[in-house]
Amino acid sequence: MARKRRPAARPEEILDAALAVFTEMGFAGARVEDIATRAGLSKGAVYVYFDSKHAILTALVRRLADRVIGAAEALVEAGAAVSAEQTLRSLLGFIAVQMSDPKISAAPRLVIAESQRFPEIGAMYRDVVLARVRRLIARILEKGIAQGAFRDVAPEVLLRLCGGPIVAHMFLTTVFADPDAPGPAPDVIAKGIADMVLNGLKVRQETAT
Amino acid sequence: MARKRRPAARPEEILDAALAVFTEMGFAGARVEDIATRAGLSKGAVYVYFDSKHAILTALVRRLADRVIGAAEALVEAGAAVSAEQTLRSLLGFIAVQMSDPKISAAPRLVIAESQRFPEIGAMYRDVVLARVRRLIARILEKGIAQGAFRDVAPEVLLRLCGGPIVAHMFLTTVFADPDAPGPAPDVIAKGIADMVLNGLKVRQETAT
DNA sequence: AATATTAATGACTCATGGGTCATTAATATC
DNA sequence: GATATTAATGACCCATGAGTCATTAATATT
Repeated sequence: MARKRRPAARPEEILDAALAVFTEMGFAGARVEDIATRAGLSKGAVYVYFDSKHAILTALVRRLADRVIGAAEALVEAGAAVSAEQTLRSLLGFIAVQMSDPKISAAPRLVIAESQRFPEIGAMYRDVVLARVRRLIARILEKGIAQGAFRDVAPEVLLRLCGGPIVAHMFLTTVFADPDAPGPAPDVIAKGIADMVLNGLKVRQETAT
Repeated sequence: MARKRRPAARPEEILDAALAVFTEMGFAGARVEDIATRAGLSKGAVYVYFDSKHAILTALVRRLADRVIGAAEALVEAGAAVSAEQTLRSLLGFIAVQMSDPKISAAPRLVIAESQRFPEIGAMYRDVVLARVRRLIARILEKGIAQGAFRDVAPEVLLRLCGGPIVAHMFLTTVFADPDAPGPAPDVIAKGIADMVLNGLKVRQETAT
């Protein structure tokens, strides 16, 4: 076989290939050789760069999550000027749109699937990703309460109320997708969720601040 | 080996054993022999009652989901007399408590984990379980709107807003549980979620119906 | 008691795929 | 151009575990 020597580029290429293969076949269904072939390498070469199949998964999840969370943090940072409500709306919209991309939602899906067998990966996701999400939510909430715009709810509740619907939407459009009944577009859902998170379900006389 | 012949009881026993083993090791990590041993049988006997490892999983998920959904339907049925808000609160509380039991949340977790490789199981869950949840939510919503108590939101949005936080809570207390920082109790979370789903996050002058 | 039926066994087959390593080919160094 | 270094190969090993099936033991039937 023809050989190329480009060590610097390899890890990224392998992770790209791994994302594609994992997304198609799931972690258990993916063969390391599939990943290697897709990356234009032999199986042995993969083991030059990663210790095990799981090390590939871990690195992949880290990379995927880091990108999205980094962007989300920048977005909240940039929202320092505007109202807490507006920041929360943009954040929800951003995450909802991101998570509607199967290439990106693959990360949490893989983590959830594999953490049964390998709890470390669940712990890693919690410490690396969820901790940062918690911080974002807490910051927006504090600001909103300080401004008198938000009720004083527990951050853990708000985390579940904001993250949950997005995760639910992600599952409903990937794992539980019905080819015959396509669901609503992500931005429509994002707006619907944001409206409800902010205004609630009950009918009221509009006398908000 | 000593042998007992009790064909009628076997399938249930195998499913009980399968739940325990799947919960501990995940689907891929579980061996059919583990399940057999736990059920007090040999591996061969399992194949008398189930065609494959996957058939066991499918039957198990069906059974688990059916119980919970059946109870939820009864609860909504019983709530015909009370207000839509009250029915929604009971339903959220019931599901949240149920889903905080790892033996029960194992069903959706397994489905999500395996449907990457075996899309049929995702489709089954959608058609058998989620369809019924959709119907419950739609019924409560219609009633609430008819009574003038609820805003006229899309059922798909309400489904995500009610189901999502519960699912999120379930993941946060199973897959992403932090042994050092135990989360809030399920009923506390359920109430917090219900309050927010109904009232929203924004501060308002209380002038509700 | 003899015979038929079927629940249950457990040793077996066989495909699979993760991981290894001696070898080879491409680059770097002198 | 010779030598050293290391990226990459691919044949190989080996544990694993799903599923099979001839056999055996427990009940049912006569």
